[in-house]
Amino acid sequence: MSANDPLSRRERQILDILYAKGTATAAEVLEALPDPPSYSAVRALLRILEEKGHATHETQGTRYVYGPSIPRESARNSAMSRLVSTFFDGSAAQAAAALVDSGSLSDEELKRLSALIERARKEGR
Amino acid sequence: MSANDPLSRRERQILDILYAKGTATAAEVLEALPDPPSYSAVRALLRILEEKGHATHETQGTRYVYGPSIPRESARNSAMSRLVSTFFDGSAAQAAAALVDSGSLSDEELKRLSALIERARKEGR
DNA sequence: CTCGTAGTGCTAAATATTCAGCAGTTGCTG
DNA sequence: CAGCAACTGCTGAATATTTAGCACTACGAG
Repeated sequence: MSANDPLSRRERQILDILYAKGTATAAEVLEALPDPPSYSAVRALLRILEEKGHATHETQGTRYVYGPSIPRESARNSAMSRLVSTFFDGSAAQAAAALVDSGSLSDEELKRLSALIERARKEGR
Repeated sequence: MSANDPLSRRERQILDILYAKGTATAAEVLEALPDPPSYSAVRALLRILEEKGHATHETQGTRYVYGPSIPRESARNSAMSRLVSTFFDGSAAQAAAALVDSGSLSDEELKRLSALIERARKEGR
């Protein structure tokens, strides 16, 4: 049940939805799923995901609310590092540069990022 | 054959290897693969990937050298945006911040990134 | 209380994936 | 030219995934 054991296509899709939403019922997952299968198919997958240790559920009233069992932040880190290594030659700096270059950051955000960098440089030395 | 059609587990693994290496023979892919199957299994997968339009091959002497058919940069962008939306609430700024915070950037890299931000801010306004 | 709705667990079957083997081709070496 | 090595194409079968259906329970409304 480590972070990088191989999930099937659907399993990954569903887990990603859980990470994106934080928490979701079977019905919500179904709705968010591309090429949605039947409701019971989704439930079956959720059960499997739970069995494999990637998700948990809490019962809320009569129904189950699912969520990822590995903290979002660590899943995020490992996903990020996978991305960096497959698309940016392992260079986090290149990845950050690509984000900045993407033009999707507002001026305000750029300013904050800049400040963050300053801080990182001070700490780093 | 768009960027986000559903690849199976192995297909994804192999395609990622192609993106990471840029180009590879079946034998190289095999070597880079976790839980490696047989050589011919890898070749079969490569053929399927090609059929689906995700990879191409050039014949080099007697053997095939495979590479991704969608340019690395666009695959990278779409992978990045998927990551941002599933793990950073759609905020590229948060993602960039996480990279900076990860502490894996050298002082030199931080400096360059800072300069890049300056430029982006000027252009942006 | 009785019914209908909204859930769940479980399972068998359809479908997709993954695999290994075999036959054929090419090129090189002796 | 004969044999070997390194490939490829193809195919059928094992395995995994994905799916839908059915039986059951809890709860609220009439």
